[in-house]
Amino acid sequence: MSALIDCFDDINKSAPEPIYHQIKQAIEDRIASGEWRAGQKLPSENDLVVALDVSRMTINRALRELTQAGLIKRVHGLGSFVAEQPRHASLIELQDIALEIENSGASHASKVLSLESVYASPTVTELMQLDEGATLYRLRAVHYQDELPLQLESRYVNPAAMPDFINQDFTRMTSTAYLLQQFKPDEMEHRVRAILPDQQTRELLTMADGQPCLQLTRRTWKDEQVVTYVTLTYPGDRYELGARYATDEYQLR
Amino acid sequence: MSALIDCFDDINKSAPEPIYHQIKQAIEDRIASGEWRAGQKLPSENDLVVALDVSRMTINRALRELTQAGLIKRVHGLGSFVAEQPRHASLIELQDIALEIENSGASHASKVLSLESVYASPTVTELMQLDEGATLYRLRAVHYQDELPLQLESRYVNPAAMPDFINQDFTRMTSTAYLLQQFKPDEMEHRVRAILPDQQTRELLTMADGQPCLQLTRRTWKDEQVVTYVTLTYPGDRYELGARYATDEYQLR
DNA sequence: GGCCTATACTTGTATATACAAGTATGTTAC
DNA sequence: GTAACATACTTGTATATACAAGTATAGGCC
Repeated sequence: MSALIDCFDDINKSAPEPIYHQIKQAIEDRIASGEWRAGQKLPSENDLVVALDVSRMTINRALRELTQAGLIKRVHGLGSFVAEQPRHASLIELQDIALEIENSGASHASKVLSLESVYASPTVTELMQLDEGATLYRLRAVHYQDELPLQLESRYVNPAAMPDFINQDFTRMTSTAYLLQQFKPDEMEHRVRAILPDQQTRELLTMADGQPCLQLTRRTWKDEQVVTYVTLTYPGDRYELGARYATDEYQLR
Repeated sequence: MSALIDCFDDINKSAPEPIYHQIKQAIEDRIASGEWRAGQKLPSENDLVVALDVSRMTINRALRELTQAGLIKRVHGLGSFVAEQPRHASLIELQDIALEIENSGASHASKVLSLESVYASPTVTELMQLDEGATLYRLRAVHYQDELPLQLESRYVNPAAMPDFINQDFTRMTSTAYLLQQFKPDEMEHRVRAILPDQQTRELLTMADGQPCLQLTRRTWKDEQVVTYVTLTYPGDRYELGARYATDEYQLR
């Protein structure tokens, strides 16, 4: 057991970051890296108290919050365990399409249709809460799953928030991966629709006539500012959104 | 200020329910009832310590969890406030379609197409994790927004979990309202698709030819048992799913 | 007026301690 | 063998206390 614990040498009690938070992060990292596998028993609170030399209440808070986040399961009287399947916190995660495709065992490729600086249309100006006449970066790309188009991405990015966006090579890294690496959103808004694609979309996604698309739009905020507004369009017969998650009392309203 | 507080006479320190939980519930009730309105300042932790005669850490836990749930906002050094807009915990809430429609200012009506006991098909048997040959309740209904059909509901219910489901009058109360009143789900699974409706669906939803539908399926668990499996079909041009919510670190994975 | 400071109040975090209650295991009594 | 019991370990909750740090206000100084 101690072998599991004494690797916690990254807790700094005088760091500005709260201790409970450092502990959460450390455990999360170990789960993400696979060092602690699903179902595996975690050190008990008392083990951690000894190993980290912090109060049990601090450990308890860290573990409790990890439970709420769905990363671990705790059983009264038994112990804490790495959750079998991490709970999805929302129907739509901010997941990189490349990862999503590759996790399903297929191969991902993407084609950048355009990456340019444009004047914001009135609609986009309002949606992104910008001043009139503002310029924006715009990316259009298609993502392929095993050579078959799966997603059409049409993204606007606020240059004030992401000045280097336009200089990136999005054939090497997806825009989602880039943005996730650059910032952590404060707030998100999602909308999901069923639409009939126009001619161009149909061609880009190589869809048959009359087939519908699932269309997801997302706005993402950081510091009260809309950073990106993206429309993701999927062929209805090739894609569905889904999530399974445990509920706590506040997820029902 | 004290007028706000001394109504907390419903805290029972010897009740089996944890005190922090009772406090959460009490505050939640006051917000839900409108007694405490959005933006209003809550009593401070110390106020509540005096009023409820509990430890500040207990109050703190209740308020902290309410913050995570998005019901209140706390500002370091200032105080706690009822959140302006309650955060949506998931894209798809378990919200009663009747409420959703009426909250938008329209009127809701519903028509029950059928409510019967049926043998589970192999597909449904598997989806609901039942034994072969099991019987199920099945409800089919259409929900109208201002006379215009908005949702086609096709629901299977496990009689083992909800024996009285078949005896309800779903012209008076929606199935969602009934089920929410009967139990609190442990777990949910959602899937969202874009589909082309079949002839019958098109007629029930009075849709034009070629228009797509947004289709949501949901399975709901209680005590390791699938209680209900429902398919909700919406006209693509009349409905979209959406949610805006604040993100905490664990909602991104 | 404008600026600084002291002060009071707020939330955020950390600790030590205590008891309750659930789970598993080993032991004893029958 | 089995049932009852004791024990050790676990998480769950509650408390009292302490200090840090952010916010607003009042008062004094220039």
